[in-house]
Amino acid sequence: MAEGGAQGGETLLFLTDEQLRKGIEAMFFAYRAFTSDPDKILENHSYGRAHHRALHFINRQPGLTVSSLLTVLGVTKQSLNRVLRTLIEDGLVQNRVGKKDKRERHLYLTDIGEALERELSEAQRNRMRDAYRTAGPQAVAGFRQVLDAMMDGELQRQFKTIKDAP
Amino acid sequence: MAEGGAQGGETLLFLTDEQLRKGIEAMFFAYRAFTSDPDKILENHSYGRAHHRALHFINRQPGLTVSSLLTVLGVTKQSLNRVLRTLIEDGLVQNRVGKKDKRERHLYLTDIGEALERELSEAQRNRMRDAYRTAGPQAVAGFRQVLDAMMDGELQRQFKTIKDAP
DNA sequence: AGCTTATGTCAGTCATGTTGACTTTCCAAG
DNA sequence: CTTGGAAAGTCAACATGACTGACATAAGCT
Repeated sequence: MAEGGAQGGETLLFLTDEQLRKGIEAMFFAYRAFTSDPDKILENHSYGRAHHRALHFINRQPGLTVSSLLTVLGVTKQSLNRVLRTLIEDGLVQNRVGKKDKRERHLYLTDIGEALERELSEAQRNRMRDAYRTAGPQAVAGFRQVLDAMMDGELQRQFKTIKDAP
Repeated sequence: MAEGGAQGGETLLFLTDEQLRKGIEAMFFAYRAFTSDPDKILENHSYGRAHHRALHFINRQPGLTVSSLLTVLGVTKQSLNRVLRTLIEDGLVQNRVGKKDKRERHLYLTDIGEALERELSEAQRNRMRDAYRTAGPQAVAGFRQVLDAMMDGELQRQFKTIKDAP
């Protein structure tokens, strides 16, 4: 530690308002960049970001129910339904009646659904990979730690469910 | 280094598709949490996220011109204008004619504009501070490195302008 | 049989983005 | 000094993706 001053064992300069504001701006700009590549692709298919999100989570958890997807996405069923309906009509998503509980609908990607999901996520992973490679493994670990800490308890629980999904 | 295998000096396990997908999801959930606190406050004032963004950047760079703000926000002038008009009408933002170039309008926050900006950014900074504190300075450095690397060249330049602003 | 849950739908509203066209004001170069 | 272009503002129309509220159907549960 090269700092003097009244702090404890570690310097707390990373907690100044100025540093926090810079972090806030970095989140804004990075998130915009992060969504820009899929957005370009989606335009060609006349879909929106909402479709991407649905495809993403159905791909992550094939067979998840509509209500689970609602919870994960944090939107109303009316909002999701519009998106889901077009995806099903266009044959990207399949809707199977639950075996145990026949009220439930389990969602799966079809082959063309998977193809689009792959195209979208590939663009996004490419950017993420470049960023990870540039920053290095140590930085990536920190990145993940901060993001995890940024979600409140509710979100962390949801996220964990997905992380641990089969 | 404890790893064997065919990688170079460092293990590349942090670049697997699975790790990248987890990073993508973390960005999604963290960003949603990140915007949730200001969003709640904005509801009470019948403003939206777009108003928050305008207030934020005007606060960061008092006197910036409309076209600079347009560039930073990356939206059309028609879209910004609707937001800016209400903010000016409501007396949160002031619009001064440029001294050198009278075509330009320089934007400033009024006292009540500053008050709202402070309220919004305080909520956001609180979350960011908690996350930073939880994760620690090392992690924060990594977080910033990854975010910076995630923006493309265009964005990094814009961001730098703001970082270096007086 | 009756209550609840899961899903789906219709209708209306709102916030925020877009494009295109046009005006006013003003700077700057010919 | 005129003219072309830049900065700002506005009107109109439209798309997306949120929201609320109301309602319908099917199926599970008590």
